[in-house]
Amino acid sequence: MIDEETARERVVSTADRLFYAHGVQAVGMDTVRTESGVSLKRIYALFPSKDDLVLAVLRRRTRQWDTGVTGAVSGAGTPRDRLLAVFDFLAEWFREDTFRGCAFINFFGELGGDSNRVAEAVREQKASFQRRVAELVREAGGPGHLAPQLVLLAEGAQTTAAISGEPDAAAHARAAADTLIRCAFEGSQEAERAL
Amino acid sequence: MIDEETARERVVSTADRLFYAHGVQAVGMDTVRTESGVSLKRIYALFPSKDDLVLAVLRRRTRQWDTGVTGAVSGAGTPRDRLLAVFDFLAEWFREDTFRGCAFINFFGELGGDSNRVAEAVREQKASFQRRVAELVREAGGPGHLAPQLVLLAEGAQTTAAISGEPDAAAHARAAADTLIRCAFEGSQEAERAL
DNA sequence: TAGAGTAGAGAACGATGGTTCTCTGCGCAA
DNA sequence: TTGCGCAGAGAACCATCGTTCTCTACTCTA
Repeated sequence: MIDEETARERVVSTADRLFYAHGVQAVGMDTVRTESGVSLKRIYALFPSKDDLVLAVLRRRTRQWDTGVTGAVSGAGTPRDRLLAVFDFLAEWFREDTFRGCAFINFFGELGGDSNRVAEAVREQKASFQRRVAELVREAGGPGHLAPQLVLLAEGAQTTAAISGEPDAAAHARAAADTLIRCAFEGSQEAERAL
Repeated sequence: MIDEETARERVVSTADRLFYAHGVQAVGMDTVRTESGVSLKRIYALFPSKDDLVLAVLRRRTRQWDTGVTGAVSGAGTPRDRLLAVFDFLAEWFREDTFRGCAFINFFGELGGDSNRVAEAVREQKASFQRRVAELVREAGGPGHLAPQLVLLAEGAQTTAAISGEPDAAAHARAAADTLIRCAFEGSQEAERAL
């Protein structure tokens, strides 16, 4: 018999793969059971309802996203490169052949209208990413309005890459981000000179 | 007995409202029937399957989007204002209290993994918007790389506004677009001077 | 070895899905 | 008026959903 943590991880990773590929409602719990190899009884002992499983998937994705961004950012040198590294991280992700957009956006569109728990989890993840980018902008000494603009580019790149199927949306977003960053710093330097 | 076109319009507009608010799979055909007042027999005579109804909803949204963009753009003066007008159009849309993101993105996330027809319809709408923006950029004399960047901002604004619930994503997108446009034109003027 | 307890497989259950069918009733031609 | 045809309401149908239950079999202790 397998360990509880192992069973939990198997169920969540299986559910993640299936929900992300086909949508949540298109995947039955029976399929999760078959593909994870964990019995329904065990699954329901770990996750009281499908909704809880969906939330567990979102929590897992949040952790993965955070460590991914951290890794990408930490590899970059200058503060401005650290901002651009976020878009390199996106580019890498978009090239995975299982890529099908941002799971948070997809789940929100499918379930957010009726499930407050899902909507709230998605909102929190997006807000957390926004805070992360704002912090990177602050560290680079950029103006406050830059962060939400860069976030829009990242979000747009995710949906565009998903729908078009072409990963070069990340390159467009990176180029646009580069322009915005450059202009923002010119602007703030001008502001400094004006003082 | 009501006209065929009237019945069709009633069914599609009802399905649009319900699918958009709750997601496609969360809404049964029986609810569409109840809320539209058109019998199931009639609905299935007009739309052979739920999938066809979903496609009809997408076609309707495509028409509305196109006329909306056309209206917004035609009200603006200079070619560069015409580009920015797209973001004013978004701002207006985001303030509607039924706003819940881009239906194409939502439907793609929910159904695009399994339904090629839906995925293709969404892809085509996004490609059409991209062509539209590219044409506006061309008319304004901007460089070719500007259009996909502006599109990313528009897409990002839609999902961000939907998830955060705050319509000011449109303002951020507009400001970023303004910066990108200004930089692009400075760049192309420099290029012209260099000739 | 005997027995208690637990895990797994999957049948069972009630609800609901998309889709079809039946039955009722109304309008209309002869 | 009579019979025909079609529209509408919703019951019916089968599959599948999320969830629970049962039964078998195995493990571990005394």
